[in-house]
Amino acid sequence: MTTRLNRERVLRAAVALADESGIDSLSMRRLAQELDVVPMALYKHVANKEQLLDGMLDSVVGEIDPPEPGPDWRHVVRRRILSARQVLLRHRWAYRVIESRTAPTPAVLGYLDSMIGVFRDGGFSADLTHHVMHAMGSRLLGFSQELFDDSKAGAGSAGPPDPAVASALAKRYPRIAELAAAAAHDGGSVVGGGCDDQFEFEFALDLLLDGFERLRERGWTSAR
Amino acid sequence: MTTRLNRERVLRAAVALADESGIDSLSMRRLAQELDVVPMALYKHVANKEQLLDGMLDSVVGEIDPPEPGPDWRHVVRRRILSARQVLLRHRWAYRVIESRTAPTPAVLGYLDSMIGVFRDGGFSADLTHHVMHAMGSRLLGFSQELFDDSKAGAGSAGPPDPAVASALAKRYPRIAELAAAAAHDGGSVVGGGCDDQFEFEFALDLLLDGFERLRERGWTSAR
DNA sequence: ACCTGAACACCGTTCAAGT
DNA sequence: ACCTGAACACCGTTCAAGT
Repeated sequence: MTTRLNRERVLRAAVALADESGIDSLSMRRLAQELDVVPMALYKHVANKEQLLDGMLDSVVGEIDPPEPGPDWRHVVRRRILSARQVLLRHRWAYRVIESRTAPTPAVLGYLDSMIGVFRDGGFSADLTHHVMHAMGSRLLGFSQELFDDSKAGAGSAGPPDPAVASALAKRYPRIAELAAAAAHDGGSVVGGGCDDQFEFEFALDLLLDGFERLRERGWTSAR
Repeated sequence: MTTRLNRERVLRAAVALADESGIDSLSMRRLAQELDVVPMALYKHVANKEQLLDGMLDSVVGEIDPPEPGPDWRHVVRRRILSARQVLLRHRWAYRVIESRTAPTPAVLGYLDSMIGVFRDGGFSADLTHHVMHAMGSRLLGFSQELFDDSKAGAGSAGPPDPAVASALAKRYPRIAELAAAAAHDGGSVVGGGCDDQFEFEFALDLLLDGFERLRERGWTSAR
């Protein structure tokens, strides 16, 4: 005789299932099976699949460290965003769910609210903070979508998968090939697989934060 | 008696269907119905749904203006990205498809290759260009994902939907309320609905381009 | 060479019924 | 109050068959 079902247990199982098997494997039916219950039993604890995903998302956002207050807004923001990034890396399905949501969940709103607070307390006008938040977009939650996903590209411990294919690609896309070669020289190993995601994320993040600080210093206004 | 089916006709119908009814309405069965054909007829012209989406994406990317060469890399990049943005606004489903793709399609590769060329010809090292491309991410194709979608939020011609709800939200998320109020003052109209997407996009784009130029001038290297 | 029909293994969700 | 069973209206895709 198993414990009674409740919302908590449903959400926990859903997160675990998504962590293990990916978000595509998360169906109401599969989740019910995981909980040794008939599909319709779930609907007493969660209105529908959308609400299930909202709940999962709130639980993930709840894992992000609260902001550690400090005199340097830049440091506080940077630290918290990198913490969010760690959380999102633990739950690789989460960013897809965030993107698919039509309205922000309470936890996301709370996160954004406190992030706005850091900028405002750091001397940013409401106007500038508004545009800054937009400019950050999903980066606020620690992710940014790339156009190619390195994780799948030419990874593996061996060299380039097929020299013939590689050289054909290089002929057709010479500029990409040049970049891939440059990336392989320092640090990286394989074409396309030689990117350090953490480095790229921080590069863009710091570029933006630097830009924000410059605008703040000069008292920038949108003046619309 | 209708014209014979072919890949071209299938892709065109798929794009039209997604434009009209949204990407969620695009099923193989529904598309077949639109073409007055049995579902399985599609599979002679397209291997599966994944390949259908790839084809649709390539057709959309093909609508983006080629780069208009010029002496100023910044202007060339900016112009082309804003053109891409217009295309993506015409096909609002496209960004979701891009995000869902596991490997870049030929058209996207070609687009990226030529974009890299603009930076390289503008005096950027391969190293810097590499990081710059990562920092741009999906913004290269004219979109960026926001955490809240203004299009759905509190839009409409009337004022805030419900004052009681609005003030409860303001109490719970005071910083967000402050920003919304500030946004409503200049230009915007309603809480959450007062954001000018085009302005926000260009704000972030220019901030990044400025940052890139500064790094280029000082001969920045990742020095890994 | 191209299109069809029937079938398989899935979905989310409703509704009426059980305990 | 909570769980169940059967059903509905969908999916993408296979396989063998038609023309």
